[in-house]
Amino acid sequence: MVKKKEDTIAIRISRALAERIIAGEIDPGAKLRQDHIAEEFGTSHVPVREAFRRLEAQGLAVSEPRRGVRVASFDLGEIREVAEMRAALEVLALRHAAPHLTKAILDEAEEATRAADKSRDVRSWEEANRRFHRLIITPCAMPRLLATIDDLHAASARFLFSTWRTEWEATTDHDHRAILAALRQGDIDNAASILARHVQRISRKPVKTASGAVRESFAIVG
Amino acid sequence: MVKKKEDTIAIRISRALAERIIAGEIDPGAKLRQDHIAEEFGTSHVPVREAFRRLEAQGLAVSEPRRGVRVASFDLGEIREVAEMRAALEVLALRHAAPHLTKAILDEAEEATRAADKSRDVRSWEEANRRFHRLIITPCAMPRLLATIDDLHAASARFLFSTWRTEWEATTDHDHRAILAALRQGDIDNAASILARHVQRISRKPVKTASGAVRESFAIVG
DNA sequence: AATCTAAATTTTATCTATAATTTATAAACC
DNA sequence: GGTTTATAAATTATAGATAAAATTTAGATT
Repeated sequence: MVKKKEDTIAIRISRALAERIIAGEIDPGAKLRQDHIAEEFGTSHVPVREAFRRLEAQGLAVSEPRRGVRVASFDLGEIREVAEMRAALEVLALRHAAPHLTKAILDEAEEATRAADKSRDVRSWEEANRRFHRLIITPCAMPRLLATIDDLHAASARFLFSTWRTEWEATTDHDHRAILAALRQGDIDNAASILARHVQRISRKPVKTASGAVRESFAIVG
Repeated sequence: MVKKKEDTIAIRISRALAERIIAGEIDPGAKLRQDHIAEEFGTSHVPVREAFRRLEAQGLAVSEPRRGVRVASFDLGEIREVAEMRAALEVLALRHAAPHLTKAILDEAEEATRAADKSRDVRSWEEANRRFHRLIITPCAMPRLLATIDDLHAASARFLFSTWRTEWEATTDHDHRAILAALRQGDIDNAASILARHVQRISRKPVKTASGAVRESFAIVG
């Protein structure tokens, strides 16, 4: 969380708010009041409004003219949507990245997989998982595609944290290893098809709501 | 071009600028100066800055902190990128939309194809073409996916107008008809694969530059 | 003539103040 | 009691002023 000196206040605020929304510190549907946020950050509300526009673009907030901005809410349908978009776009990125993947990159991706497997909490698992996915697709050198995928990963992380806010059980990620094995053999089709299935894997877990009732919660775990 | 009363000034400005950028009225790389634009629209620069953030999100402008905003420039690589992203995402959308496509929708799409074929200028061809694509995928009911595709269509239109600014020769769109035929037969796989090839068709045309030299210009024509 | 430096100008980013709208509250009415 | 209707409070959106950077211009120096 480096706050570069060159960054504008609006950018810093949007990053800070994005983190909170992803971490689930602000509930879906909650109102974001520009004056309150401005006061908290010790600024005027003008840069706050610009930060809102950035969050909107990432799909983390929704805004209605003159009626304010609220944290984007989500349901199972949107989780599926994000999973399918990720599958389509990450496969596309992987196919372009594959010819440029080096042994060094694949080794680093394997290291990320090990880090994910031994993570004791969701946050570090998510970080390692994202590192894996990013490593194998970045060499595609398609900036617009990568930016879109980044936003989808932010949404995924949000779903994940909302479901596994506290507890997390370590598992061995067989998919990641299978993808790496296929890539090492040069079998791109196989790697792509495992990846597609992998990011569409949606896991469910019973979660207690504030009222004491138990509902099913869902998240992308790939 | 309805300017809804409910819309905020920032939204109106971003729409107006987006149109100009897509139409090629402002050159790629040109600086967008907030005070000048504010003066032109008779406002202060605060809503102009918000409009800039929206354009940035659509990929129509790029901004560097404290150094201003400029119209996004593009090259053949980015055109290919947009084409491939469209192929991946429109196919995904079509697969989800297909079960909900009615005869009425397909008839309307066929009408859009006819309108495209008899268009005498790029603008109306683009409008009809976009209508076709939108009609067959909208029933997927995946708002995030559709929003992303819309931004890609805006980019496509920009490439198109930059190449065929003036002249345009009417052609018969066999792909659209083949897609509709496949959909009417319920052959979704076939429709999807024609669509994927269709939106990746990039056409080239020699274009005279300001200095008198002739360069090749490219655009997505699907 | 080319290049470096310093002042002048332009432009971006932010703040404070104000207008316009929406939301919340309370009184009046059926 | 519940529903309107007015009034007050909070909130969003914009304007105008100011500070901070970047860019340009002009002059000095080599």
